Amino acid sequence: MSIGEEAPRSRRRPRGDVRAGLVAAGVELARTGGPDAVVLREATRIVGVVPNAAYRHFADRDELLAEVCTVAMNELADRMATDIARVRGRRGTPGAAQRRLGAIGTAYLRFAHEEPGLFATAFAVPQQHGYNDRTPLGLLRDALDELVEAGVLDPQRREGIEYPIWSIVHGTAVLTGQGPLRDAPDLRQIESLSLAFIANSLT
Amino acid sequence: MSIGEEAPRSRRRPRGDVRAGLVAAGVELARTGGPDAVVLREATRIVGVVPNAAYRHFADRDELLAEVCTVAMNELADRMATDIARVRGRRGTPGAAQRRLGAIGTAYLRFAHEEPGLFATAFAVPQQHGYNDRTPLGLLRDALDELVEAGVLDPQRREGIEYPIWSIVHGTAVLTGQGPLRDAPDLRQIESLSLAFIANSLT
DNA sequence: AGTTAATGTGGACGGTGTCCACATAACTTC
DNA sequence: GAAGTTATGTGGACACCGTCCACATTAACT
Repeated sequence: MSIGEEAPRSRRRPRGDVRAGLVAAGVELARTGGPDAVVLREATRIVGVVPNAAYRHFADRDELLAEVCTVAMNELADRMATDIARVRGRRGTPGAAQRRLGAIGTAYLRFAHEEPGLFATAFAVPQQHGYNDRTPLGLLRDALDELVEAGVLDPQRREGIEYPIWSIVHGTAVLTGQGPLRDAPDLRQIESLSLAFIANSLT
Repeated sequence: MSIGEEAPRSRRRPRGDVRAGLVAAGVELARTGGPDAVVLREATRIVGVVPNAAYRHFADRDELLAEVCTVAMNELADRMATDIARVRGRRGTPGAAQRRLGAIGTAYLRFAHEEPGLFATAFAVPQQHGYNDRTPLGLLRDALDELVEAGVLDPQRREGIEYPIWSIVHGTAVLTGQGPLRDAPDLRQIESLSLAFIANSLT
């Protein structure tokens, strides 16, 4: 009672702190081991709280995981937005428009193999997705609209073309990441082939 | 000891029977609930054997899961092969070659939403993949070779083009299956757009 | 027939998600 | 500022899971 005197574990944290901490801990777990590594008890252990405390903030583990997935998806969107913003050139310029589309694909693939755990988690949302507007699809649509604006992409081909294009990039990320192409010797080249295929199809 | 006389649970099954049974049970579990549903104890329960019996046939759960994944992947390849074989027309004929490529994409996507659990499991192999030669990629390569043979695809564009194409189909399957596009209203149309994108790119 | 290897059993351990009853701190209201 | 209410954390428990150990029994081989 007198010596040691470690910080009283039972003291309550500031409001909403535990919830945010659990999500943050979950994100770190997801970063290392993907969605399956988001284990509720481990998250509470990191925050320094008893397992049941989590149930004051989430109905069950899936609800925590959903939150973590949203964070992961936002992280992907943020990194894409950053790389897009780095491309110089006025909006509507053919070259700049094409480079921005390229940046989208590159950023997407880079995130997938720099943060494989978060990437897998972003797409592992168990139920409803609460993704906001700055989403990978939204960014892609912007880029494609600009491509039309710049006269590179025929407006007649514009409608719905985001789906095949997203599919190529996402499929490449998945197949070369955790999929059957995971230990192909020429991963980078496969990625390049996919991006070139897109660029080639839009001219 | 005299009444009831249920079949002696402890009687040993014929050799290799338990192993095959566990894999079969695992496949059924995967069919219903995907890779996470392949739970070792449940599989042994289905076979009618004690949990530890599984460890005489598999080092751990992952080894059982790997086997189940292989079965799932073979199932996908088999269905693709069946649909390809259904396409009439001599090898090398432009029309037939194109229809066979179309059959590949269609069969792939059909399997993905007819058997979502097995599809997810096929690509969830935990470690090494023991897939044989009649694999989706192999079938796709055949079709592309035929397309060159038929004069539809420029031989110069042939090398490595299987990767973008596989990526489109796989990406579409994943995004519209368990991914963010899962509850888009026009799933079929998205799939059509992807397949059309491929066909359009090869002419 | 007797030995050996393969296979199944029983029991246990630590880990996980989740439920219940209880305690306590923080906010509200007078 | 005191009293009551609500939000939040605690302790303990349960069922389920993967996995390990020691033991039993069957099948195969000499």
